[in-house]
Amino acid sequence: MAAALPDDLTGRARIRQAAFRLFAQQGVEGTSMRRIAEAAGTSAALVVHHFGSKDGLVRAVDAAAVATFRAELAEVSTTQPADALTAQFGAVFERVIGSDPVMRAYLRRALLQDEPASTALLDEMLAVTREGLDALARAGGIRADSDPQWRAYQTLFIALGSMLLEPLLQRELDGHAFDPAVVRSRSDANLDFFAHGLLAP
Amino acid sequence: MAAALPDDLTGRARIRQAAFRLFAQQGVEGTSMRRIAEAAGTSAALVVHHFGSKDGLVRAVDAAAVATFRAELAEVSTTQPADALTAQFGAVFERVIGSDPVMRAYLRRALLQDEPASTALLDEMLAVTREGLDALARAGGIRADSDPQWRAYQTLFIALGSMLLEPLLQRELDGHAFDPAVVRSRSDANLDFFAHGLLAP
DNA sequence: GCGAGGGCTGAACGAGTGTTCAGTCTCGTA
DNA sequence: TACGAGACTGAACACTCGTTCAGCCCTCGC
Repeated sequence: MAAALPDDLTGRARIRQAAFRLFAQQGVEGTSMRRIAEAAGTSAALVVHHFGSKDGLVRAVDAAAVATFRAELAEVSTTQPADALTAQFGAVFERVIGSDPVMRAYLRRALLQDEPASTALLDEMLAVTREGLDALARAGGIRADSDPQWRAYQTLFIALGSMLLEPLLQRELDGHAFDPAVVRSRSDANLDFFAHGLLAP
Repeated sequence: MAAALPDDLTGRARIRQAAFRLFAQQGVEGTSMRRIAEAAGTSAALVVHHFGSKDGLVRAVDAAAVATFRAELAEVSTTQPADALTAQFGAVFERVIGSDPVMRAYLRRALLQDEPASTALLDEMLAVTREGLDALARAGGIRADSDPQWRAYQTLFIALGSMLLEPLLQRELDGHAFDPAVVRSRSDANLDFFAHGLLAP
């Protein structure tokens, strides 16, 4: 999302980028058009000129963010062994969201609100999780007496938890909640939890 | 939180109650003083008269909500067998948050946005979870090779997941995500996941 | 009876909001 | 060279925001 330097971008792209960052930091309602324009080095009137209204800007930023997230997820998924459980769930997801704090903050806010763009994304995540688990179940990799309805949610909660409650984690871990080593340690623990649960046999 | 009828309450209480509901539904920034006053059947000036400012009202509502939630949680916890895993974690929590949609919406916003009032509450939840798990571990109830650092987060993610992602659940379950039977089914599945994980041995 | 005090009000204030508008500048094309 | 399209601007508009203020009403203690 932040590949090109701000100077290289068109006004339209600079505005969308600035809005993405500000929306993630202080929410849509807490960000004014003038503040966005200032951050993008332009005027508020240009924002309207390009996006029609603040609502249009929100939709554009949503769409761009979702597209970026989807692309990142697809890229990491395909560069991993496709049949590994790791590649399908928690670890990959941790790696995707671990790489960009702004994207994490944006997703956290988007998922909380019931916006159309984030709604579709979340539905998609659930569907992918469900399909992966069902395929694994057909291959005999999943306990036969596990609940087919809830296991997808459980997997999703574990995978998304560190993002949804990032403020808590950062507080407890002195801001290192998404350092690579920490992410790896958490992914390992999640896979272990996923495989065996927590209770002694 | 909604025990007394609105007519029975003082203006101050009516305002706090209306603000609690509106903050839960549309967030603090999305709720104006005039809208709160209208819902409470008074004037915006009275809100300032009683709470000093909008920020003062937010603090008062936060404090009242956290106190209510703590009281509910304590009550349910003590009326359950204290040594049962059920009483300590997911099932009790599901029952507490399952009873009040407004409280769920309020907590969801508060927890995800890292507001001061919720910060203490979340830290407390994590501490209680950690203590419970550690006690269980000392009694030999937990797999020795589980990760002591992450198991508390995993438990918390599972317990809070259905509240944090309630919009997703409600969409998938046609608004019945917190019907008693559904809550029971989910709690059972969570306990099973907690005990054995998902993967086949 | 009376004054004090608290609950309560409508009107107004200044600041900030999203949006509109007339107009300038800078291009690529005819 | 002239022209038209699009990027871009500052000023202004109508509106909402949180807050202030002077003053009303009612109840209580003296």
